[in-house]
Amino acid sequence: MATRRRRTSTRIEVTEDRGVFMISVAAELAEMHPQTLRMYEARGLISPKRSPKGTRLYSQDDVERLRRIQAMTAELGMNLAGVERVFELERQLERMSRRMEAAEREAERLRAHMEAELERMRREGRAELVPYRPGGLVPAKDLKRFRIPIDRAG
Amino acid sequence: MATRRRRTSTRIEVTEDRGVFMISVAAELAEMHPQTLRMYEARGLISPKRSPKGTRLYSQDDVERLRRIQAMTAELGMNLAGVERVFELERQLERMSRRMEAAEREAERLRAHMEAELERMRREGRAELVPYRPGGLVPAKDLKRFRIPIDRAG
DNA sequence: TTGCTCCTCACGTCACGTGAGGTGGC
DNA sequence: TTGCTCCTCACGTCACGTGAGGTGGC
Repeated sequence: MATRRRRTSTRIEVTEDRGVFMISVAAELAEMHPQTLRMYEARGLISPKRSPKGTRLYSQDDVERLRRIQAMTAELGMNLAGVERVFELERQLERMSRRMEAAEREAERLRAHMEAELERMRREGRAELVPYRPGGLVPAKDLKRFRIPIDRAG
Repeated sequence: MATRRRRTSTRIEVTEDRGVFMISVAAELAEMHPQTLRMYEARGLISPKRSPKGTRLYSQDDVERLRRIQAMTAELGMNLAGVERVFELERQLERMSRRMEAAEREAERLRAHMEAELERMRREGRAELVPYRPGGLVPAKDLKRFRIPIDRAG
């Protein structure tokens, strides 16, 4: 879970994974029957926090998740087994997407270094491959430790 | 659908998307009731070819798809709405995965060119950035048209 | 005729949602 | 006491699978 923060007026700071809603409130926010929320928990689809007395406490993220389940079951007509599987696949997509973004950032950095180095060599009229930091060239042998994807962007 | 080919002994060449099985055979291969196959078609989950007389003809790919549906419904307990959604997400994953592979291949190509060019400059003792093809350097201004992701590969 | 195909209709089963019913602590 | 919480049990509904029943062409 993320730890994004949100300020409500100037008084209270609430992280979105903090349990704040009791079941009746969470159910209303998600437009579900409270009993349905208990059922989803029994199925392992949602895991609200508990107060010391045992009362379920749902977070913003929990409510968001409930709404996503609601969309899949009510609008698409999916059953809970399908919802579970979709959550798994979405995690995969998320992970892959993040890898791709990280790769693109890293590549842009390297590309800039290479460009800078070529520019330097052009200027100096002499090709030296001494380490040059920061922002220097990576020695060719180390380069082999990278796989460098390129994406023609527009 | 792919157009992979398979040779059976030396006589017949069958593409995997060619309709070859009538419904009773396809149903047996997929371990399903024939009526279930008709139902899936009505739901748009599968689209077998038809003979001129109207008889359904299922391909290898169709049977494979039926087996995947069977796994999702029988083993995971998913309903058909969930199966549809999972197919969509898997298409997305597939596409993203292909993009990633293509990007990595393209990057490796560029990396090799850059390395070769650096080597050339080092050897000639002089930095020239004249176009040098094939396998030559991309002029810096054109380079900006690329986004070059890097992935630290083990 | 037999065994397949096509189709539609109907029924049994099961998952899911929800209500009831009884408990306990602010 | 009221209104919430907790829990379990049970019922209604609906999707799905499958069987029946009737047709038609190798």
